[in-house]
Amino acid sequence: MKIASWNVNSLRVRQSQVENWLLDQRPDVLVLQEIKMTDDLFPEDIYAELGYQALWSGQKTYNGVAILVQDGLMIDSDVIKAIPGFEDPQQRVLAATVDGVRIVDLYVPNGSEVGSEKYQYKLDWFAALQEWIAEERNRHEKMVILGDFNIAPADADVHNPKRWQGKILCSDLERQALEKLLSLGFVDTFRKFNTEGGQYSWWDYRSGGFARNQGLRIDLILSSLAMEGVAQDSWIDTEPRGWEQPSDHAPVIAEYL
DNA sequence: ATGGTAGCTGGGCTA
Repeated sequence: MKIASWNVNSLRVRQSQVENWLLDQRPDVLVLQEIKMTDDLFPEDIYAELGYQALWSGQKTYNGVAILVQDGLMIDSDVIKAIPGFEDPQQRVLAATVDGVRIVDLYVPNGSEVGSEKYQYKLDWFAALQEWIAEERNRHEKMVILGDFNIAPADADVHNPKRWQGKILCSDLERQALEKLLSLGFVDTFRKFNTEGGQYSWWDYRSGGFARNQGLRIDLILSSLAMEGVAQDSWIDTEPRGWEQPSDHAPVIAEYL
């Protein structure tokens, strides 16, 4: 099973890129973030023609997530579109069980700036996520939580750790929240297969970050221990970041037996 | 250095 995640930063703008990437990579599952469209505009028919079933949870202008699943793979009925019990108008969560694997697509809040209201929202959101995932973990041995986490797990995931120290995406409280989530029994799948630094999934549009590989690894694929046991490889496909009019994120991929 | 770019929208917010 090949599972991937891509923050597309507007599905309308990136539509043809997503189609081309799907045809090239043929993942079993592709989860998207920041589709930035209302539900009625989601191009379900285009994906059906490419052989993918789709689930989506959109909103106007911001956020929005989707899951694409190859035809033939069974999607169970337990689809969840929000963190249970957490009041939130922002569409950042989509969960479904695909072929017996619990898939959780996340667009974690950015947080804007340490100490800001949006930072507190990010921490509150992540605390609610923690509670919910703990319950999900009790129901599902096979789980993959993936998406834009907006947290660089360690300094090895940051091009300039000194400049980013304590800043948003790298602060202690954010990293501790991620560690706590991992302690439920998940591993950072990319790091199981890659130990070198300098490998990133996001590069700021500003100041030519991609050309200089000044990025952060903030798009993650967390595998439950049962899935880690069958993980074969994980990598970041930096090619689409170099395409014309790219998303600021690259797709991340994990392969399982 | 508090900019720089991109997307949505139609001025300002978010990232």
